[in-house]
Amino acid sequence: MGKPTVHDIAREAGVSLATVDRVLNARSGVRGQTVDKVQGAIRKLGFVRDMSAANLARSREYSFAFVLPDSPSQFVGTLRAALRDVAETQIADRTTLRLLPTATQDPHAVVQVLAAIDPKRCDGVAIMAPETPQLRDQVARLRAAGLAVVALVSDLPSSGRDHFVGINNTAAGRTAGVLMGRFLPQNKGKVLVVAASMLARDSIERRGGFGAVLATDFSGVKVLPSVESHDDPDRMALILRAAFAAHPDIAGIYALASGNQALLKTLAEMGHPDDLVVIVHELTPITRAALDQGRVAAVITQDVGHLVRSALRVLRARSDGQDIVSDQERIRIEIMLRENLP
Amino acid sequence: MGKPTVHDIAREAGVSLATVDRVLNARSGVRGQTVDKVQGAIRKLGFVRDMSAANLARSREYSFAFVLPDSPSQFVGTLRAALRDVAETQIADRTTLRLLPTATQDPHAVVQVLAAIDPKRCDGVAIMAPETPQLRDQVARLRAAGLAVVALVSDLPSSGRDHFVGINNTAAGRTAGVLMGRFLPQNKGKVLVVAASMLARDSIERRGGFGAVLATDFSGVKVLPSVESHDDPDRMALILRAAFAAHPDIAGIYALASGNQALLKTLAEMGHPDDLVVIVHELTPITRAALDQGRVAAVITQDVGHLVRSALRVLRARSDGQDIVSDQERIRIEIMLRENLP
DNA sequence: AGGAAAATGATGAACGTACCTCAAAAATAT
DNA sequence: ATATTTTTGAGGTACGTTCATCATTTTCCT
Repeated sequence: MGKPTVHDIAREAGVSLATVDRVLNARSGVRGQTVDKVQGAIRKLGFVRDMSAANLARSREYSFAFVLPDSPSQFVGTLRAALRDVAETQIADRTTLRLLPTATQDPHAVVQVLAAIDPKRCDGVAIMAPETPQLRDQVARLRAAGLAVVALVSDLPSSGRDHFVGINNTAAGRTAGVLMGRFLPQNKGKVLVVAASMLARDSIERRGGFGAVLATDFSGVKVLPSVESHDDPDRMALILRAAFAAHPDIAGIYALASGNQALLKTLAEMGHPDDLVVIVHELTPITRAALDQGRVAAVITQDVGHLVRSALRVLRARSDGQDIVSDQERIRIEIMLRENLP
Repeated sequence: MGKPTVHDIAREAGVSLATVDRVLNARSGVRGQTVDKVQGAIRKLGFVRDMSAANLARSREYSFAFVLPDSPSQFVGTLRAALRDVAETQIADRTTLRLLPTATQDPHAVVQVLAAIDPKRCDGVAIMAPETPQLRDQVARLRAAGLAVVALVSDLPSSGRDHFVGINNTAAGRTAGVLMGRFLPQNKGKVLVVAASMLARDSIERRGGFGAVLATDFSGVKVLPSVESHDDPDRMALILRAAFAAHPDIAGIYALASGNQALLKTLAEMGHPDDLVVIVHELTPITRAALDQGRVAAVITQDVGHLVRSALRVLRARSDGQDIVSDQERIRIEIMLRENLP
């Protein structure tokens, strides 16, 4: 008594195989009455379509593009690595993934890359980029052409993307805030917030959550005005030294996003006080090493593998016109300490 | 330009389809020289055999059993739920999952359940149970019969299981230790460790990691002797009250494993001091609510969905004689605070 | 060289589903 | 009632692989 097949459904419903097929694949030309009969049989026999057989028969090929900044940031690097990794294991699953890099500094670059995508040869796009009006227009074009579009890491809410794959950055900032508050000796002291740029949506949200938690739950903590490195290592060194000169009693540092390498290098040069509580984002070889050496107290991170796989599931589901189990696509905010490093 | 198929391999190697098939499925009657030719072609073309097509042709059916304690623990409950969930989505993948509950208190129960497994009708077993000599023998019997066997949540290292699916419990204990040390006001105070039973392997390992970290990094913290509830809510109430009577200045509680419900209930009845740092294991509806209400500072947890899916991947791979990507099967030790609840 | 044994080829039927075409039947409109 | 449209049926081919059978070739042994 194996699992029921389409043949069993046809027999049970008293219709032909072709009709079952029409119902299963929502093709037109079937009376509602007949649809009901078939669906009744499906329910009665507990039929579940064999997706691997279905995909095999379809010889459906998915082609997705991942548009990622061409940044030297280690986080983007690990994301790219995860993408390559998934790409390799998924070729068995008739899915091809393309990586389209875009120049980080040039806001037009993303738009051009998207404009060059041929909707005929691509089923969906995952985009990690800052939100601009031009980007929004391109997303609209792609969606109009029937492509699935998801925002990756940083949301593009105004663009009409199908889905956002990434963490809740406000909550991530709150998490960093609680850890900072609790980790600071006596739960008080001055905290420096460093960012690459306070224009990026994710940075703003993290900063908001961080400040909110400290303000309500840790009144002894004083958050200094945020400083921006603009992804420039030299500038990072300058602003850090300036900040410590102005406030020699800085007890904690929260790094909102990229620039961890420059931050840690400068701190090391400055002699990195043992009791300085440093909290950063994204687990990469650099932050991992720093965690291991006790120079970073905690890393708030998101699993790049999950990001890529979730984006892929969403893109596939959207391409097939199926809906997604949004619970399953929620990306966790992970807290890494030295002790729970994977 | 699609992915290479067996036909392409045959052409490239200059052999027939039958020979490729013989090589692919390690059947006999092929000269070593020919095997090399075929494998060369496979490598050259980057052939990855389409497992769904293969399984379809084989009409391979996987049947796995999950042996879980029949415990009222919420963790096991969520694990069961995850299992049911996965079972539903995997029936499409010609995999059937059976849940075999075993009486928690009776060590013979597990053995009997395993003894009742017919190796002809089952391809693999995942076992969550305490390690005993009888269990070890049963595992040996099953493995000898060709079944894949994985240990779930708590390892069975001496049993010759194929794989352990779960977290490193020593590291989990260390993680709890660091959090406890850093969360305690002034990083000092007395800490009570409660366990269901100090006989379970996972509890022992967690307790070890916890104590080790506190001893080396937080000398101001004094860990009181562990108390055991034996999964009895009344006993939990008694020992907690006794502990607080003996040490009114307890500043932290670390619950090693199950019994969170009784622990939290008793604490509530006792007036739950606001600054008591409670750290528990496993995210369940109860611990989640406690986290949300600020009555638990942190929950160390493992994703039950990952547990089940990883166990399944391992069982499948082992059944197919393939090897696993152990990096991918590492279960993360997750730290949940109120702020990063999913 | 001759014969046995081993290796390989050729072929075709599965597996469960998709998707196409053409014809037949049923429903609807005129 | 006839003509038209809509539904349905019947059947075939394909997807990539497994597996069995039988015929043929190659290799090895004496």
